[in-house]
Amino acid sequence: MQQVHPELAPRPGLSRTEMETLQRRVAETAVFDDDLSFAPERVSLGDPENTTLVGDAAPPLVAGIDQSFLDGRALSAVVVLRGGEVVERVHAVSDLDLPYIPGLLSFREGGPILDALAELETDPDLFVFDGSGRIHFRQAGLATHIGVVCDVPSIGVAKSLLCGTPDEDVDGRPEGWRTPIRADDSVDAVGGHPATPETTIGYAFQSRQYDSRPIINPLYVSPGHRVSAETAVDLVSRLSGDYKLPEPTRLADAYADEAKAQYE
DNA sequence: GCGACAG
DNA sequence: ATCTTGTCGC
Repeated sequence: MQQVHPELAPRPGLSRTEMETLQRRVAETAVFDDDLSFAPERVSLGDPENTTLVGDAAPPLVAGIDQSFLDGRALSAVVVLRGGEVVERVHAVSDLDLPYIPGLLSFREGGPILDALAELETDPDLFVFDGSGRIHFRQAGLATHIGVVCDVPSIGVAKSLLCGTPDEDVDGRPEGWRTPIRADDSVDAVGGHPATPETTIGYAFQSRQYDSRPIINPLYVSPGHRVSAETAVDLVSRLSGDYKLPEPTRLADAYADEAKAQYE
C-alpha cells in the first residue's frame, strides 16, 4: 500500500489549527463522485449459485479496517475480502499521540491505520472504515483522510451521527431503509464541495432489524473518497450479511480484539 | 454562555 | 473506544 499523497498524511505534533487546515486540503483533494476501478454490482459476499455473469475477472478486493486499544497504543486491523472470502489479514500496534477529539479522529487513528495498511501484500480496490467520511465538519473524516492519502476508493461507516441532519426520523425503520443526511450549519463548504441544506453528505441506513424488541439504530454511511453517497450506501448494502455492521468491518472488529490478546 | 460531537 | 454478569430469545 503506497501513499499517493504522503504530504496529506496525518502527522503528529500539529496544532489544532494546523490539523484543521490540513483537513481542508484533504477535502479539496477528495472526490465525492464515483471513480471506481470496478462495477459496484460486482461487490458481494459471494454467490453460491454462481449466477453472476458480470465479467470474468475476480470480484473486487474490499478491505475492512478497525481498531482496538491497549494502554497508550492502538491495534489496527485490516481484513481483506474477495466475494466474501477472506484473502488477507494484517495488523499493527502503534503508539498513540493524541486523545480522542471529535472532528480530529484521523489524527489519532490515521497514523496507526497507515502502519497496518503498509503490511498489506494485496492491493484493495475499496476501503471500508469504522467512522465518518464526508459526514464531518470540514468534510474530511477518517475515511476521507486515509482514502485520499492512499488515493483508494473509500467509505465511512459510523454507528452514530457526528453532524448533519437526516431528512426523516431514523427511529424504528425496516431493513434496507435509508434517508439522506444533509449538511447543517456545522459543516463547512470546502474546495469544490458545497455545504448547503440541500447537500447530501451521506445516508442513514438501516442495515438490520430484528423481529424482537430493541430497535436497532441505523448506520451512517458517507463517501470517503472516489465514491458518491448513493454508491456508498449501495456498497454497504451489498456488503451486509446477518449482522448490523457490514462484513468487512465486523471481521476487522473481531480480528482487532483477537489480536489484541497477544499484547496484553 | 449554550449546545454538541465518529472512535 | 473501554470497563463487565447475567439474561432474554431465536
